[in-house]
Amino acid sequence: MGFDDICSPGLVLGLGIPSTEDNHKPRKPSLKTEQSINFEPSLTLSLFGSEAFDKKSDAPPPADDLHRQDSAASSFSNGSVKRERELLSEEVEIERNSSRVISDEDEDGGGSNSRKKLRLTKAQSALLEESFKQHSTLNPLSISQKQKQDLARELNLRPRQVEVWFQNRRARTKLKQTEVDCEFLKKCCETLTDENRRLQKELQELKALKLAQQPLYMQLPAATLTMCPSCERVGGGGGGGGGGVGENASKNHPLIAMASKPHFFNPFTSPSAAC
DNA sequence: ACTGCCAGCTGATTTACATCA
DNA sequence: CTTGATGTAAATCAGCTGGCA
Repeated sequence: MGFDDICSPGLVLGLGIPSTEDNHKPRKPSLKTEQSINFEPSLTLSLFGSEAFDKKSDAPPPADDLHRQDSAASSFSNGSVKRERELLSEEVEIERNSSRVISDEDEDGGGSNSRKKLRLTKAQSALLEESFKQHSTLNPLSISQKQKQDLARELNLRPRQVEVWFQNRRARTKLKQTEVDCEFLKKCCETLTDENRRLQKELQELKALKLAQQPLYMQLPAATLTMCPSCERVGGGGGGGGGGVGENASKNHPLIAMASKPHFFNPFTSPSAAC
């Protein structure tokens, strides 16, 4: 039993890339289909044959829901007072933004250079969100620029700002998803550890039980009972101590050395309730 | 009620890399 | 094979805001 046997439990661990294909060619923008565009960045851990955590197949909710909660909890979170204030200031903001767009286009970030922070209005955010839900990547195959420009026009923003918004949105969605997945993996790890402990204990008990049922002479360690076919004598004895089973014996006779084998526990080869 | 600090959010920039014509 | 254009991810910066002592 090699390391691989222990460590190839049938777990699939993927980060940000759909699990099956294209793992070696993570990005291929121009070949993206609508389908490939729509996947949410994710880190997955699942057992082969298990559909319990197949994010690719039934993934949509987490990232979007997360974001909705996220944005609801951050940008628009603080109750009616804030909302009222936002509503009041929204129109002002729109005017501010649009005038900024015009002046920005004049001199592309130049002038006084006091990097004023643009704040998207609720309406702008909503429209961007809507668009993001449809395709988290502006489709580069055909209408990237057009899409961008249409959106920008609709939002009264510069195309570059739309582009940046999408970039940031993707990055932060991914980050969020990674955090969620990390939590999940931690829980998985804890569960597996617990189960491992439980099974180890069970094994010990079974061993003890088996030992108790054997006649006395059979209760000697297996290695000490190995019989040499040539001299027809039972080998071993005098091992003394846990690790000594093979040591002394094997010095005298090669056959005896292989008698005892460590019992590795592999939580993944047997059905597990962990995940 | 006001103030200063801090953490989190988010728009923007920079850099590196991949892909394609 | 090389090169320029284009698009994206990742890292980072920096302004803004809300919560809290």
